[in-house]
Amino acid sequence: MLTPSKKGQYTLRAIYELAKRKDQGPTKIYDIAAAQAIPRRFLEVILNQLKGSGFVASKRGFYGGYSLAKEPDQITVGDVLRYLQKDTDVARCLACVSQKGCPFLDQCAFSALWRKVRTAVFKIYDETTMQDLLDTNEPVDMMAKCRLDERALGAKEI
Amino acid sequence: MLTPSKKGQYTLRAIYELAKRKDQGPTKIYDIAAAQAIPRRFLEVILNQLKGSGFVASKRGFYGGYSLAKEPDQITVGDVLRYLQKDTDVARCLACVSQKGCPFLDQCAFSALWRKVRTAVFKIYDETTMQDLLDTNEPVDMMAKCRLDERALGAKEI
DNA sequence: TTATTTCCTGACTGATATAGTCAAGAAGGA
DNA sequence: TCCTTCTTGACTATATCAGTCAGGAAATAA
Repeated sequence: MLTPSKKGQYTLRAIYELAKRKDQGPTKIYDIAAAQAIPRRFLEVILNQLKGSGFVASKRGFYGGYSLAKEPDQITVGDVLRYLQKDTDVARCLACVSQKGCPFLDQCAFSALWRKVRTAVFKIYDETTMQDLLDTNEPVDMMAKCRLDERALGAKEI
Repeated sequence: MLTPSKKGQYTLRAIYELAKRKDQGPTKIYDIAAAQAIPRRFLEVILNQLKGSGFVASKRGFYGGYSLAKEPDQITVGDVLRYLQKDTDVARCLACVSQKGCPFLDQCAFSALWRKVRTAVFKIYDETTMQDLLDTNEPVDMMAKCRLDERALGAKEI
């Protein structure tokens, strides 16, 4: 799981969106979903799983929604991905790319390679904060949003 | 597909095994399968797909089998993985980890990040030749083989 | 020539993980 | 009281991946 699944990417996008709106009070699930092109129902599940993470806070009712619980420069991509992985990592070779039951245990010819890759990838993830993503992307976000709105017109339900 | 699927790993292992036996004439599928703990029937499929790759050569009949068609230091992990990917990469954002149909096209906040990761990973893959794998792993291979043989006793069919 | 051994090929099946949906309820505000 | 929003868990769909099978073709041996 070095490369995030769709769910992982939705999670990152959702947090990114909250970072972008961090001074605007709670954001509704619907709005996050629309802004980041995430299926709304699915996003409900995702945000729910983020409960104990400390990245986000929620509030119910009329003025409810989600908001960021930390400063954007205090959340790295690595933090988020690690949180998502936390339950799925049982009884497997830490180096191996394969999920479980490696017949070579830690002696496989490739284990050093996988370890190297893993390290390199997480180094990048750990060096990237939400603030970094905001900084490098501010100028083009408007364009992205336009294109998104166009698409939203043809969509059934978000 | 930055991290190889099981099939991708089997492929690498098979080539690795051939590299190890490169001076012993053709090796039978069965023997490769046994040595590397790969399901035999599946390995047939895999080796078949390696046909046009130039990594391996095959020969039928009594003294038949597979052999390496290049020197081990002329085959990198990157070469192999790229060969396997060659047909699966249609119409998707080159940077994105997600499979297809990104609504953000090339403007997504994460695209630079994914690109970075992709580059870092393939740098490692491209720097690793089969010879490297042989060199770093020679001493422990015997042990791995022992453990494998133990397991083979309990196996139905290899 | 015949038998045996091996690779060759494509179609088929099954498992598993991922993606996504739904419905009913609880809390907060108007 | 009513409406809006999050909450929760169970449910379903789908796609990819992993693996199997059967029958044929080439190479060698006898």
